[in-house]
Amino acid sequence: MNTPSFRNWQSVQTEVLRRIHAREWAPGDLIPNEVDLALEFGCARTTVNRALRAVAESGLLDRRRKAGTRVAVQPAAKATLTIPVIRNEIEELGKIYGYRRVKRDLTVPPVAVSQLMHSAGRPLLHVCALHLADELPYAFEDRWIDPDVVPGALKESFETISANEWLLRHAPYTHGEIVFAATSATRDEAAALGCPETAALFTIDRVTWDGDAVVTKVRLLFGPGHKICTVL
Amino acid sequence: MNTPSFRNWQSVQTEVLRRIHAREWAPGDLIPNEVDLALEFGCARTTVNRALRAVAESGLLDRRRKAGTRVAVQPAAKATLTIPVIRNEIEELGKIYGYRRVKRDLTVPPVAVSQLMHSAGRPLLHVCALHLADELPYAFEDRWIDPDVVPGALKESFETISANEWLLRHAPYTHGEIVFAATSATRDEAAALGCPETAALFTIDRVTWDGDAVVTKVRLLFGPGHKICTVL
DNA sequence: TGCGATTTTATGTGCATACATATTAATTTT
DNA sequence: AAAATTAATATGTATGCACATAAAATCGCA
Repeated sequence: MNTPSFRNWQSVQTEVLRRIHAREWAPGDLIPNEVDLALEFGCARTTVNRALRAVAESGLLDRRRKAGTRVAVQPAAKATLTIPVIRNEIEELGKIYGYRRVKRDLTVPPVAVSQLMHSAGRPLLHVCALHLADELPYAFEDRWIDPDVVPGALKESFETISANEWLLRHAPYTHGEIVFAATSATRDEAAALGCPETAALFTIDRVTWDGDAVVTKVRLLFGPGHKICTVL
Repeated sequence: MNTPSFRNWQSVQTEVLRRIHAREWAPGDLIPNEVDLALEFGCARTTVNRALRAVAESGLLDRRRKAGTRVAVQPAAKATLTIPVIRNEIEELGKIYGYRRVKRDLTVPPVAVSQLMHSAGRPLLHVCALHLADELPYAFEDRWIDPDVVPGALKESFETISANEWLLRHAPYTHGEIVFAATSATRDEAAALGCPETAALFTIDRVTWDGDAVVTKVRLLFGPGHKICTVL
């Protein structure tokens, strides 16, 4: 009945998680070191290491060299959100994706945007569009693109392909930033999304960089009722 | 000038990311296999594997046995949100954390809750509280706890310690679910948070399970202007 | 006693090797 | 020609070993 033999890192991970959840290893506890665990589980230290690393990545364990591994006291839940391209998001709901370009201008942006994108007085490409699910408004996209950083964008009308998808395919980038928030719909936004004014909208603000240069800044406004789910 | 020598997996990862971002390996492209890359980078296959695995986890690479590794066409951005305990969140902002319990009842919950928590007619512990940052309302917590699953909760008044923290320390759980959304403040919520009625509130709904049993269900309402940030 | 230098220790990582597994490609059989 | 079998191949992972690194614990000396 002994030696259940944990031969692969997944089963070690499962056992470690079990012990944590069952409070056999309580929050704050120092757990045995890798060598001892390897001995107990009957596998190599590498295998234990792999498992513990995985659990630590999920935030349930704190590991420090020499100090050892302990169960996190307040495991700041790490939720991994996958933010798909809107088309995919809609199609995965089993709905028909629709796209309508609302605006495409080369204009000098408001100060907040020009400051963020380091465009001092220079005109940027402003593209607004509506994403539809089964003909109904799903999300409103308000985007600024720097033509100096993405020259090809000037040749594109964005009438049939969303800037969302076009940029993914054509604009290199190095990193980005995402901000989630809730905002009240302005009159224009309410009109575009077909919802009452001051409705609570879920918004995603995203800035994408290529080195020092800001490639694009986009605000996505989702209609009332929109949810983003994830498991722990 | 050759052989920049990539001796550790992080530097291999950096180089791989560079190639992807620079479009040397374009979206959809099949990249060289691990053995070849190891040869090129002058390191062991294990090292390349570790690097590619890490990049694949971030969603930028698709890997399949025998089929090889290719650059993701539409890299559904994976944003890892760390949702800290509210106290920590506030203290990390450099503000003073405050806590005020608003309610603690053992009552039969509304249908939606009783259904979710499988409590058919049975009373559950209902705890409402306000989290303050520098004396100002920061978030409103509306929580239901199943006393059959967490017996200890009945003895706790939650007057000085938030259910948030108490449960983390005392209630084992196996998994959970998080939903983000934007909702309009009801009159009560607006009053509690000190914001105008129908203000857009960022909400986090969380359900925590221990095996089949629902441990707790909580709704967190954040005041206007609340943001959740993450990098890509 | 106080404090800097040294040792100890647990994790972090690299490497060579072997084998496992999934999947495609090729080959043989029907 | 279609189906079933077999081979080839890229990734997945286990193992033993060595050494790196961070940080705690200890020692030594003033």
